Amino acid sequence: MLTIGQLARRFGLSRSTLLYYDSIGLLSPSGRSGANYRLYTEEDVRRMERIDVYRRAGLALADIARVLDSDDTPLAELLEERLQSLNREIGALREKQSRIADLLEDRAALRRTRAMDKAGWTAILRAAGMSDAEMRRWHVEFERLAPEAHQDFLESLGLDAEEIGRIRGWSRAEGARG
Amino acid sequence: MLTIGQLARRFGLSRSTLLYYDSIGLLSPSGRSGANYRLYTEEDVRRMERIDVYRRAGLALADIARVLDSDDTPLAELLEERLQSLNREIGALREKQSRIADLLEDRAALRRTRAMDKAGWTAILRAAGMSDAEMRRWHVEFERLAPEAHQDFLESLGLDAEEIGRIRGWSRAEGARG
DNA sequence: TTGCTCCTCACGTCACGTGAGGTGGC
DNA sequence: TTGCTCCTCACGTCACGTGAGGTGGC
Repeated sequence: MLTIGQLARRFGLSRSTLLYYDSIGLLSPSGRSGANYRLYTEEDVRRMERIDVYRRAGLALADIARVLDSDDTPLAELLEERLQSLNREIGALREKQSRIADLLEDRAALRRTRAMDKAGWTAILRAAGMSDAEMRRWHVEFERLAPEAHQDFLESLGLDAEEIGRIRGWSRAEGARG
Repeated sequence: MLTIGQLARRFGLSRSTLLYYDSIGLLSPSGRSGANYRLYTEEDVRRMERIDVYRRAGLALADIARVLDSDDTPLAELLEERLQSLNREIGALREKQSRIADLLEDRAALRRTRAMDKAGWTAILRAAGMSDAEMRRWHVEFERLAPEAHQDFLESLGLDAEEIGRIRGWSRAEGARG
């Protein structure tokens, strides 16, 4: 039997978080002490463990409740959808970073973002001794082994849709011939 | 003189957004019509244009107001801080994606994330004909030309801090010798 | 008269954080 | 008695979205 503070510490959460989970019915303690303290049982702890897993995956608390309380909730679908929405959110944040970089017009600041641009990337490959032919082969293999990651990678370099289409196009064509 | 609906359409915003900006004093129309309609002047539109720039960069509305209304607000500092906090937010979202990928234990799903892992990356480089020695040179140049992006790149492959430290360590050492 | 745009409250959102004022246990 | 943990409201957060109930212009 754990008090609310003990349970909070065990999961690295605040007490107000657990009070909130109780208020919305996501995790209510199974018992109360004489002084009306919330008492969490081992079973409550196991429920909290499951909540924690999905919380870290970024599911909404309402969805977590559905997953825990009804057997026929399509968990995989929920997770795949969240994966997509996380991609969109990351894209939106990257867009904001790019706007800030524009405003700063500052190469030093650009280096502190997560973004590499095309010029920087090819400079590194070339400095490492990679030839143009080897770079083309590299695109071909990237396209063959991980086409969606290839798309994402090219987007991350800030290329427009047309150029990405061209690169992936000849990558597939050379891959088919090879 | 634009009405609130016209101004909203011009900036692709909703009317309630502009009502909210008026209510917090961020953008109040300079005039009212006989029927008490809000009327936005050309000067109001120019203010809205500046708001829009900073909004797209992800600044908080309170910060935007400070930038517009006081001359001595350190804009560059605000932008740099926001760049950092965006990095942290993106990192947190990536962490959630990684948790979901764990839960799905599904390679197909992993390919739909933005993440490449170490094995996938080296497989592509090797398939493109890159030797071990060339891969080492590539790390050396990456470290020399863009050390922070190198760190981010290694993190994005899911390597732990120790392995990243090792790789960057010998990259710097070989770079110094070369 | 009909549709459209506008007006002003007021309340909801999501996952908590922060008091305020008070009680129980060592 | 002192500190600590606990309790229950109630309100704040951030940037809006959504009615409800009503008015003005073509």
